[in-house]
Amino acid sequence: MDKYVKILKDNNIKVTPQRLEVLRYLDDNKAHPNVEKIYSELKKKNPSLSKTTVYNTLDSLKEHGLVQVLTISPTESIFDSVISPHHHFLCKICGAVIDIEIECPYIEDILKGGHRIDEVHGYFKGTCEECLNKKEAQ
Amino acid sequence: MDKYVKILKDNNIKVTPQRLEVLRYLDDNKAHPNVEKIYSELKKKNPSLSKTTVYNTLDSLKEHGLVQVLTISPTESIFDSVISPHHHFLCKICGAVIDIEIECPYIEDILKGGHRIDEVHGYFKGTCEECLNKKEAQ
DNA sequence: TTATCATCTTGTATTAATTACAAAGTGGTA
DNA sequence: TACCACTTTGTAATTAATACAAGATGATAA
Repeated sequence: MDKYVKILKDNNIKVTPQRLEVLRYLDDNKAHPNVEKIYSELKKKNPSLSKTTVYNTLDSLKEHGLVQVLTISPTESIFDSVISPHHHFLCKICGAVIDIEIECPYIEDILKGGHRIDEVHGYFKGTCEECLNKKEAQ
Repeated sequence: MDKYVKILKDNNIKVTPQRLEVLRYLDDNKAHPNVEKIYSELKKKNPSLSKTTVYNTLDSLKEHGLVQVLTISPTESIFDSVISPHHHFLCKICGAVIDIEIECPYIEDILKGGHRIDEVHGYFKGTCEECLNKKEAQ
């Protein structure tokens, strides 16, 4: 059985071509796409694709814990199919979102508190190495 | 000299009644308001206040490091006049944003990396204690 | 104190991400 | 193969945020 068909079936999500394509896209593209990017790329192969379908599919995947939704950008949601705990850096110049491979060491302490924690997000914002170099070159 | 007048002058921000009121509101209200909340509260005393002015003022304060802008909510920016490093919890049921008094221990390591870090955000999302209790009571 | 000018405030219009919704289409099951 | 619930599509509506122009105001210098 196809890898992505299995993922959907294992999560009781009805299998449709659109969902398979979104899942495949996220798995193949770890560069933290936004909805517009996912939509415009998939529309190339399937011109009748609706943006609403992309939103609906991403909602389903999120509800089942198959994608993370990052709120690191103040203007749009960013999607990450890597579920393992890691943090992110946002370059405020070029907009790139870059993985930072660290994990919050306080999770155990916080889980002991009164709130129920479902998501942990570590965001760093600034200027990425590449943009710093470009600025120096000027 | 008034406390808020001094803050603005020290930061080379021209003193206006609107800016003083926004500054005072943020200092008096540590409950992490959004723009709508700040605007609607201040409009009570100053009915001619424009939302654009609130946006402009918050931008100035942010540029001068006098407020933090939190992107913990997927739909809107949240403002925090407490600049000291601390993290935040978002209740996905009631929308409350609650301070978590811990500080990222990795900052030194990350600052040694190639990117320039200007902001550090630690966000936890889930269900707050109060909403958990309400759910149990049902 | 007053004139001046740059800056600020206001209100409206616009942009852009997201959500709502209804009609047509499709996947899974009996 | 027929059925039904769910999905997809396209359009309309919502909402946060931004752009912009005209009028108002704060700081400075004469």
